[in-house]
Amino acid sequence: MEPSTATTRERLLEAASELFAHRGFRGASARAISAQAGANAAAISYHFRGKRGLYEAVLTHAPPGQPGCIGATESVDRPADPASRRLRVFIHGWLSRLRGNGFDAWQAQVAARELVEPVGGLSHEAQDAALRPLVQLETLVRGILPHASDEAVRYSVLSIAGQCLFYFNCRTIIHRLNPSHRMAREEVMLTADHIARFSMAGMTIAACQRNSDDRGRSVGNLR
Amino acid sequence: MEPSTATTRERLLEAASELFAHRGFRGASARAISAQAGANAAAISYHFRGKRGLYEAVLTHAPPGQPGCIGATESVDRPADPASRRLRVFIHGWLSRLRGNGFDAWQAQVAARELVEPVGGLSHEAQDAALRPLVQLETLVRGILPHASDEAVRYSVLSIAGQCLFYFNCRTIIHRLNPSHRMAREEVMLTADHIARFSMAGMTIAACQRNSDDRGRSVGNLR
Amino acid sequence: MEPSTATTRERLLEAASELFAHRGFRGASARAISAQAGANAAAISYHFRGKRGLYEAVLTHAPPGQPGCIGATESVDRPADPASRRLRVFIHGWLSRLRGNGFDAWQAQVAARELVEPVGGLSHEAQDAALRPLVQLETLVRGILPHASDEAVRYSVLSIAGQCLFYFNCRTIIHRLNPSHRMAREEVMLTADHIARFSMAGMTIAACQRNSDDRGRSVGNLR
Amino acid sequence: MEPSTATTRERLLEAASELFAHRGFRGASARAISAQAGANAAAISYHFRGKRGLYEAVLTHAPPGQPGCIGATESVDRPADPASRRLRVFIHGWLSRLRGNGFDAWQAQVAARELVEPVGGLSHEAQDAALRPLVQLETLVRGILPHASDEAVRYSVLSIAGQCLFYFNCRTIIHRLNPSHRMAREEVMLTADHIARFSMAGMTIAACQRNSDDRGRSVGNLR
DNA sequence: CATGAATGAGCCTTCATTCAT
DNA sequence: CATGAATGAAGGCTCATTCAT
Repeated sequence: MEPSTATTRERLLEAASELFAHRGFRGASARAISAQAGANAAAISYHFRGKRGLYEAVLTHAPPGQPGCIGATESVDRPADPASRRLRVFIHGWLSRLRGNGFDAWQAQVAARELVEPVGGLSHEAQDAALRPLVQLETLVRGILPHASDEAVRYSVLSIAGQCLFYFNCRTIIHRLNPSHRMAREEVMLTADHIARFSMAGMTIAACQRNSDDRGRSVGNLR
Repeated sequence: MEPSTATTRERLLEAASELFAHRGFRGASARAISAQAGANAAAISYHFRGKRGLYEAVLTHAPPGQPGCIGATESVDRPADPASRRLRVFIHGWLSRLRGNGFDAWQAQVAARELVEPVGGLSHEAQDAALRPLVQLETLVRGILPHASDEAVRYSVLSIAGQCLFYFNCRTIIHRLNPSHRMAREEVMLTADHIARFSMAGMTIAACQRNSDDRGRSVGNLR
Repeated sequence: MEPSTATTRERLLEAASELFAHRGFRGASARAISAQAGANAAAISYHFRGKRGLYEAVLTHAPPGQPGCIGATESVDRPADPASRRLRVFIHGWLSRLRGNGFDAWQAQVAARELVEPVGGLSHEAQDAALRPLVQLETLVRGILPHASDEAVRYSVLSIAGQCLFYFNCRTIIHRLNPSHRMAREEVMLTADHIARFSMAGMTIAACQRNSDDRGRSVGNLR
Repeated sequence: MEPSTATTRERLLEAASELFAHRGFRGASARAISAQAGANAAAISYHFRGKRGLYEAVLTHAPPGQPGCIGATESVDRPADPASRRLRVFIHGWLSRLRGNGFDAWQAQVAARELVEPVGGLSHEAQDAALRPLVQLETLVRGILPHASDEAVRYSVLSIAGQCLFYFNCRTIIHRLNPSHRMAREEVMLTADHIARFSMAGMTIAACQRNSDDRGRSVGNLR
């Protein structure tokens, strides 16, 4: 419990990001956070006006010297690369954070949880921070499908995000499905490759089919 | 609702499935469940040996006269249909349950939450029940990719499941991304179509690429 | 901390009435009340839905077998006695409660505090219970001044109530003003006599003057 | 408000007097006071050795250039006026402060609260400051009843003070008793008139009766 | 002279569970 | 079978104060 060198505020942010990432908003008690930070429980209310304020701060905090935030990768802004490659880099970056350790990773994991199970009453800033990866994905997908409808782009964005976010939680699941499987260090890269390839094919092919489809009939045929 | 028609046990199961589906395991308090069931709070401990037992019961409960359980659809067992169509039917069925009401739907939603955020210490039976949709998906995908490696199949299963589960939670997200969007009644069918098309393309094309790829190089190039 | 013979609910009411009377709503902590009642702190929330509910229950509780409540004395309902005597009896009864011990007395003291420093958000029932002594006083004064205006009656009611309530708090004050003074057992009767005599004279004489007065001038002369 | 015009000490006094007057000692938090004063929370401990010291300072503070304090009015010191008129002027002055705004008014209101619900452990100086209005009243009443016993004078003092203090709190009460009543601007003067008239009659007549009464019998008859 | 930071104590409430009836 | 009563644990928060700067 040595206060170490960092500010209490910073230690609280660090501890909170880790515990929020691992246990969720409700599961991480303010007492546990302050204990892990080596601080008094009241310090959370003092510095962040309560547990929710701390949660928002974790979502919106940009470490000093780092330009972007949660899902920030340069890939989005380097249009020189081919679109498919930029998508793969983005996915790999996101997946790395969703599986990694350290403040950036935990922050991304908190944002991922926030997407799936939102905590009520957050500031718009915090909500936007959680949505940032999706917005960036939208830009990337729009670059890949320049002529697609907004709806088609949105569908693809959700498909890609769904895969990435699910892989965030799939450690447990894979282990249950195949207990003999050992999660390798390079697993993240293989997974990113898979999602990128899978999604590139899905987007491009499906977009063609969608355009030439008689949508009503296919839906009607379902039953 | 009607405190006399069904036994207390059944009313507790019904109320619990709904509240667990809507608010999750932690968010649904035992008091709220017993209140909604018109029963005493102690009834939960009495009938199910505690809140966790009730949760497990919701996951493993098979309504009388109904053969299967959570993800049970006939599509898996009717190999006459083309594989792609069976996949589409399965996805549509799952999505319908993830968006619907009634015990079956709530049960599926509880299972979905359990996949994404597992409650610790469940019985193997309950865990298996939550995993059933993934197992069924595995059978379907194996039918679509007869010659693929187990790993490739597992990847595809997770990709499809990720999309479906994310669409379960995406009402809020879509609304935030595009506040003007109104969720239509037929949305589920369109979404199922999209996921099926997207995933069929992803699976088939990606499988080819994966086979012919120099995997190491592509991963190495990533950084 | 023996639970004695009374219900936990009753013991809580008893302890709460005493502590609320002595320390006020804020000053009496829920912990202290439950401790004095020999009960668990959570029992308050269980039986009364929180501290405020307990406070309301103290105000509105009518002990079994007792017809009226807080300021209930028979004097109001026995129009056979001369009005002045009924007033004296009422004042004496009220003062006795404001100075005494036991549930009835503490209840009256809580109501007195509630008049002077209201606790926000109480039910109408509780508010009415606190006001009951004033309403009864109004009836008595109306009997004494049958032809006076409503305003004159209200003024007199407040004057009498003001005296009684202030005597409730004046133990400390008298002691400070005249430290040698010993508060005798018969003090309450003497005080009631004084207030009754003082107020009877004030009401009757002042009412005459008020009627024959040029009110505007007297007020104008004030400055 | 203007953080530079007055010293921090003075701004704290001003803010504290207002908040103590409106919310009482417990209800006014040190944070709220320092915030309203535009000062740091620690300033209270620094300047006044804690919240209680600030409270004492509010009670004992005499604004520079002003001779008297809380209940100070010239009426007490001008024996030329008839006693009844001096009483009326005193009552009006007190009531005006108990209903008004500004430091003097808030100070009087704090003193009034202190009479009704004393804060423990105050210095003698502060206690005396709160009692000053009663002492002044005693002088006035002694002038009106030159031959009465000390006890009779004290009784009358408490009766008058009780009325005045209760009118301080009666805004809420009157509103509850008679919701249609609108508190007029001139209400204070009318009320002062009433209390003065009521009390003059009470004092003079009651004093006669008291002298000629068989006290024991009347008290004995009470039950 | 003033402040931001930090603290320990205390507050009220909710929760899942247990027990006697 | 079912229930009302009761409980201990934990949770988030506010408060007045202290301390180093």
